[in-house]
Amino acid sequence: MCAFFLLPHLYIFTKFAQNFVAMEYNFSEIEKKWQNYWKDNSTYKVEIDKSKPKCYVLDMFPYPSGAGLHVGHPLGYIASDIYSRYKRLCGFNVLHPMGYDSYGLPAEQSAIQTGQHPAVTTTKNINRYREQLDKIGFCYDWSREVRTCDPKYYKWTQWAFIQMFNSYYDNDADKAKPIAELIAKFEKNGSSVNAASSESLSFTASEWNSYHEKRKQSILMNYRIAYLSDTRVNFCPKLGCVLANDEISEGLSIRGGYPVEQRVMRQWSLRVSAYAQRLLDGLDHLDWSDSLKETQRNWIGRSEGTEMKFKIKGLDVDFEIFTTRADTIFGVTFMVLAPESDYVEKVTTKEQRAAVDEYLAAVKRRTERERLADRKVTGVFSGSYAINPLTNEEIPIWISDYVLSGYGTGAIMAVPAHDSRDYAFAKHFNLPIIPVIEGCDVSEESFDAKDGIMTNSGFLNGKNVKEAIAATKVYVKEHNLGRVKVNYRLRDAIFSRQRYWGEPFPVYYKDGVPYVMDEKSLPLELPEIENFLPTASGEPPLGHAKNWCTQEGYPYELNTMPGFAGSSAYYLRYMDPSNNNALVSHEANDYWQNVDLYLGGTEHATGHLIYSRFWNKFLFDLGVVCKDEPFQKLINQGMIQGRSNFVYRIKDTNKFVSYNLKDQYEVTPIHVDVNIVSNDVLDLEAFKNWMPDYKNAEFVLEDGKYICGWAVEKMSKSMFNVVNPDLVVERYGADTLRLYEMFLGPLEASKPWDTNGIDGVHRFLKKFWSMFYNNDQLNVSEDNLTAEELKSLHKLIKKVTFDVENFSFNTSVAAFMICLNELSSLKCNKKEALETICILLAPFAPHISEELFHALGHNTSVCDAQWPKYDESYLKESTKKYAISFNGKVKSTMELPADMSKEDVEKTVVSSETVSKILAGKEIKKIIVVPGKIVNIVF
RNA sequence: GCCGAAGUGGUGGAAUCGGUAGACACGAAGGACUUAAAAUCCUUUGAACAGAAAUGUUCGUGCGGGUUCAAGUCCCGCCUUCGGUACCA
Repeated sequence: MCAFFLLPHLYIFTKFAQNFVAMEYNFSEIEKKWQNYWKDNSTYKVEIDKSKPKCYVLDMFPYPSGAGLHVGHPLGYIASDIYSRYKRLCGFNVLHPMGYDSYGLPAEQSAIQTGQHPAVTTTKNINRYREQLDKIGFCYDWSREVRTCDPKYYKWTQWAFIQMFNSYYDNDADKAKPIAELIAKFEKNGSSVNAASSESLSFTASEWNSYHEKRKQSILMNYRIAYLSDTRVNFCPKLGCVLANDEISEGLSIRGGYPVEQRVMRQWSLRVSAYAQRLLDGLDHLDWSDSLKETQRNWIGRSEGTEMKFKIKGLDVDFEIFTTRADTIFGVTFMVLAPESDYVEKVTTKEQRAAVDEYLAAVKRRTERERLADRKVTGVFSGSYAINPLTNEEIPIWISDYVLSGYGTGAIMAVPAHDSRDYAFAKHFNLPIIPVIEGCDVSEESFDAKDGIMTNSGFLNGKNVKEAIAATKVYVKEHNLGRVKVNYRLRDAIFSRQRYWGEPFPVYYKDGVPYVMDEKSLPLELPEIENFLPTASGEPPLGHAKNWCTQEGYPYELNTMPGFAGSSAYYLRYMDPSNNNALVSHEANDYWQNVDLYLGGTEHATGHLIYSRFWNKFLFDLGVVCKDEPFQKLINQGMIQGRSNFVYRIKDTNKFVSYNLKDQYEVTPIHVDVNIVSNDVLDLEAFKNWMPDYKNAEFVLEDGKYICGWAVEKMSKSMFNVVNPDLVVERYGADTLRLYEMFLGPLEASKPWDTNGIDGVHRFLKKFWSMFYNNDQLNVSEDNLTAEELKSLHKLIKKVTFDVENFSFNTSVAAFMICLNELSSLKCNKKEALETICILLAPFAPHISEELFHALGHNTSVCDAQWPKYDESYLKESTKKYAISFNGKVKSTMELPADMSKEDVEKTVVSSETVSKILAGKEIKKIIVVPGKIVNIVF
């Protein structure tokens, strides 16, 4: 009996406790619940729906590295997720896919080191990425996932290559056309075609028709958009492979420290340069930042200039130079050839041979980047002289690595008086400097400016620079000394890699001549091999593959494609990911068109973003896609930098001194794992367990705490400053992570990750939750909103709408906080307001919004609600607070009617007591009234 | 070197069109509640000087100049940091 009486008490107590716990903001339960709900209901699956306008929001897909995601990765994903959810709430049919750029060097390096197959590593990494991404609650339609290493995907990468191989660029039509059309032209008219080519060839129709197959193929190679040619690479003989500039430091490979040299190799290239002008023009219509457009413009580097022929004294060769400053031709005092120039052989005299060879050997050891970055002046005299075509003067020909073979003609006319690099060279080798612009002083430095009046310049004297350039062009043309030419800095893309983990080329060799495979037999799958190193004979890893040849026994290409191959058209594949008959169907492409918003880092500005545009334009020429630009709007999210923490070890001890006391000792700063530091306070026990060395560490504390120092550095394992998003999600929830990443600062700025502020946004979410629940009960009022509440709410709607449209997510989070602060001080728990905020907050914090939206009685997802509209009439202010300033300094404020005229404001202010007090009888010289804002009185 | 971006309190940042610099948040200090802790709530918080206080004065947006009634914002010249620089992705 006794027990029976006691039970109800106990029951009530536990029931109460349970409810109390359940009704607290239990993010982990809520997030799991709604992630499952979205999955079960395919909430984020999207299909073509012609009744709705489309919106395509794309993230740059990640390379799944072994380190997993750190908190920097999701920054852009969260921003694009917010935008996607916002557009959906506004009634758009939103395509928001995700996939993996899964071919690449790290997986291959890891295979070499650990023996684990890159496919295994990659799959493992992808699964890890997916697990991490899923926890953050993104609205990706995963049914559209693509992986660049999947044969079903790279079939279309190979297909595109075949199209490029089978196309040439018609300069008259300004588009790519089938190579068959070019052949027809050759058969009819010979080489007189206006087509993009590696070198200009000359043959008649009958000559063409008489050529053998092999010769014809070699000529066609000169025109194909995907073509084979000799290119210069950084080769490391010891590693047996080509290295990126990044993999080399001071002439040695970073891996192993072996010597690297410049070597010529026969490689596939893509004729991106044919598209240079279109890539430039296309920028005008894109909604990209000016700085990014500027970067691309500089990269493409269009310059209009003159190509001029110089004769060489005593030799029957003349060579061409390119210059944008034809006007300075009378100031030429020497010529410079790039060390790689074909002319070097021809102009080097016997006497200079040894010196030139020595110089060339030294240059071979330096990468292009080192050559450009280095200010040291080096060079060697070739022994020959060129003849200035205008003055007939003899000028020495030098060889120097500040001239690059890849740009222009690989030879320059040096005008030391008016070019700083030529000037440095002339000073160093004591060559003459002749100024050709009136009144300039070249005793200390060159005069590079393009203005002034010409002097020392024969028929150009008295003209200004602009006129002189034009006059020289005319002269050069008339005297057959050269031609006017547009030059681009943009080079063709080298498309071969001597690696395993990449797309195989759909190419086989017959009698040494490359042929592409039949499209129907695609994909050509990457063969299994066991050794990922180059073969003993120096061939790429695919040389190890067994039976790597066609059925007829013709060997396949041993190179594979580079990283950018798979990432150049992936955005098209998302539109129609499982289509086995086309890269993308016309129907899907017609509907989705191109990407409305593309989000990614600036590091892709000149790589991926040029290649993708090129690739898309090529497909546009083929009629495969309907838009000639892939990414209409582009936003670069900033880098998340690491915030490292330091402990200070007293010299020769195992004793660590707190930050503010460290100056009293001789200390060494040591990186400490940021995950055992909270608000810069070190967890002493965790530190002792962190590494065996610190097990017996002693501490000198301040106020009982160990305070760590800090610094902003790159986020990396070696700095112990990597923060994993999973840990943040576990501790605070995905909604807090999302909100905090946005609150951290402007999307486009790079900023350090600092967990210190995360409590603020977490408190905000708890506060929002507590506005719905009072103890264990949902406590929401049905009352109408007051004018003040309406104003606060509509201010929020207006601000968030504006901010999301402008990708200013940090300020929209602040706006939410302001609104909640206002409503809670008004003790507002009215449904009308809370429901609206739920919808506004849903793109930012989808889980809590979904939970509370349902708590308010809805049984459909908040994702399908309608974005609220603000009503300007609630926002009207009857009065305005004017700042009253004197000579620009604000001294007081005044509350005046909002609709008061400028004149009345002036009158009221001038006649006011405060103003006359401050003026103290001084005379007013001028009054400026800015309506609604400020009055400035000048005295 | 070249190209691009950025520098604002102890910290992250706000100021959207040249118009009250420091919104919002963190941290810190003090207080309330609690046996205590956590959580929550309240107050203060750019610096210097003066004042018992209300408050006032001056300085202040990397540095040096300039334009303007008015500059974090525009112009010129520097410094520092970050990204790219063509095979890392």
